Amino acid sequence: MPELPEVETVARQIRSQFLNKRITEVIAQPAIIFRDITAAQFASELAGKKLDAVRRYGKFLFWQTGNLFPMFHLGMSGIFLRDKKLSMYPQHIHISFEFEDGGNLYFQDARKFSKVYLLRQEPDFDNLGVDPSKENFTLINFRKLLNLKKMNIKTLLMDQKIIAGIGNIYASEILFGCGIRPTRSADSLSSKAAERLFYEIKRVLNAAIQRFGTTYTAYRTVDGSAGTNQNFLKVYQREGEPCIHCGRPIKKIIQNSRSTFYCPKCQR
DNA sequence: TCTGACCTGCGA
DNA sequence: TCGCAGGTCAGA
Repeated sequence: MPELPEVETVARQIRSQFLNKRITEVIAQPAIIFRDITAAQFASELAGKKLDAVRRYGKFLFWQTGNLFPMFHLGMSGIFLRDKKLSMYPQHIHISFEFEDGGNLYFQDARKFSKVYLLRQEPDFDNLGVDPSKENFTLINFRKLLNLKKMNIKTLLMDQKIIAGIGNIYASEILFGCGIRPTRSADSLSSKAAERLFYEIKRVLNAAIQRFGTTYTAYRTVDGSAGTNQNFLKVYQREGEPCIHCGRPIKKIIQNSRSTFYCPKCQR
């Protein structure tokens, strides 16, 4: 599921529905998604703990349960569902959490690209770049960061060590929104273009959060419903369709083995 | 820096 | 049947 708006949506929903509730039972199926811990250990250590906090950094979701910090990266298709019956792929449910009030939360991932950790201390995310929803994502810092990088701007936006949270859909949408061609070198952007990009990152991500994320394939909210941001995408998966501004067909190229969509006239 | 591998499901 | 999909990572 995975970009910042989807993970933020999930964090908010888990927080509103399960915060401060005790986890009475955890059932975890052995799967490659568990990192540095077995499924059985994960389940036994979390049973009986209270969900004290639900937070997000970049694409990582992490909880605080007493002195333990379960952390999840949702990969391409990891989703949390509060009701198993809503699941399209019940065979791929890897973890079941039962809470004291009888509510259930399930973690499911058909493709098994997700990663699940159980940390002994709060994660610091020192290895990740700035999260664009946090206070330290400032225009001054962003300009400095661009000036240092010769890589193309789309690759930079998606590099989690530089900016944490942007993935393939939002990278294309952000660059379209501020009229910057995805192949441009980051250090070639004018001060003004950098400023447009900075504010467009915030605008696109915030709008997507308000719409509960983008459901393109697997992603669902915790209630099992689709997000709605896919109805507002301007370029992603719209190859050949007319640009909403100039009418020219949207172009698709491959960058770093990932699809990029842009308007050749509006984005320079 | 680039490519392939990791997985499964879906649509052309 | 094949190619592609909101992501990462190791290895060339």
